[in-house]
Amino acid sequence: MSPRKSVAETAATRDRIITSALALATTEGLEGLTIGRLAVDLGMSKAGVIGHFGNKEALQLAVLASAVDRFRLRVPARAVGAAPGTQRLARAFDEWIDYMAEGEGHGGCFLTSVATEFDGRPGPVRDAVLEALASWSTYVKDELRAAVESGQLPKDTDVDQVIFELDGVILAANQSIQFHRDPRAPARARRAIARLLAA
Amino acid sequence: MSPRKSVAETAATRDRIITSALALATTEGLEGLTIGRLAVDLGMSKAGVIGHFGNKEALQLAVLASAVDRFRLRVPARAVGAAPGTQRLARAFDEWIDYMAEGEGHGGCFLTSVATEFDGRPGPVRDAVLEALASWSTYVKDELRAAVESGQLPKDTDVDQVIFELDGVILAANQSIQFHRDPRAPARARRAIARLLAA
DNA sequence: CCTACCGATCGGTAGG
DNA sequence: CCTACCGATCGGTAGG
Repeated sequence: MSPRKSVAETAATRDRIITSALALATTEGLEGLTIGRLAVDLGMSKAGVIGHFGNKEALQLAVLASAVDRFRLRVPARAVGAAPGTQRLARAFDEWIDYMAEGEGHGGCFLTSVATEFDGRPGPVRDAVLEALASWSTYVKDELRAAVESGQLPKDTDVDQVIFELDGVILAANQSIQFHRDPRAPARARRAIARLLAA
Repeated sequence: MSPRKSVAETAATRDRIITSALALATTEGLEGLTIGRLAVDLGMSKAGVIGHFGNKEALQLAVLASAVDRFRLRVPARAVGAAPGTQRLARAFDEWIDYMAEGEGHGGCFLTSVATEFDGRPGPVRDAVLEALASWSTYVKDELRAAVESGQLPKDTDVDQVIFELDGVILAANQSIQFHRDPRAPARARRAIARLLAA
């Protein structure tokens, strides 16, 4: 009377699907991701794949949530040891740049791609991207405020302007790495970040 | 014995198709663009639409070429009157920011989207995007060099670094406008550009 | 987790 | 520029 698969096995399969889907969505986009292609890649039936999620949109949301989790574990989590303010931010951006340079289609770049892909498509996926980006902005804003309060940055710093420009550097790094495959991109990004975080 | 359509009428139809395709590709992506949907939007048959181009990839390339043309007519062409160097660049970026802020899915933003969409898909479309971006970079580089030579910018200016950061500002503006619909984005972008072009 | 199937749509062609 | 059609694939469901 035991079930065909244990709870742990089911969760492992779900993880395998998400990992494969994330890789596929990195090249094809989250909308270009298809259940049939995913099933072939995994050696499963379409019904077996989609059964874990219900429908394509739920799968998209699960892939996105997984990418956000990986990003948080890789970037902000590694910066917790640094002192609040500019040091913690410098560390976080450094980690992000490493993360982008390292793999082909890991988390951070993926979020950027999905933001572009869904900027004209209202719905739950767009909302989830918006929430992830807002969460990152809040993180940066809190650290910038701490930097201003502790005197690391001038009192009259336009925090939102700095966030805007930091964001631009990340987007430029992403494009340089993903599209142009320019090996000098990480160094350029680090230089720009350093200047924005200098007093 | 006269043909069913004159050469001029055929060209006009082709233009209508491209305009409609550009609008569709702005929300759906250049790959998400479908001949069937386009035919419905235009009140034509699928064969009537695709007959003008041959196949979908040729249509994608035509849409891209059209977007690049519009961009050139709108941005660099309007800056020719300004003095070479920082003034011309300031004017060009100003026009670009206006262009982004103005419409929903006009040229400049479109190029950025397509660059993201095709960063993992080698082929003629990616090559065409690469060429368009390279052409813009060359334009900026020439003006920056002129600015350095004429003393508008310091002799030790790292021109490629400035290009990288200018690119970041445009990408941040694009994301702020297209995704976040933030009305403060143009002002933020102009401020960042002004700082990068100041001696 | 599978097989077998559904209606809809895909890109594209033949022929006029 | 149209009608009529092709094989392939889409997301998803029924039933086990």
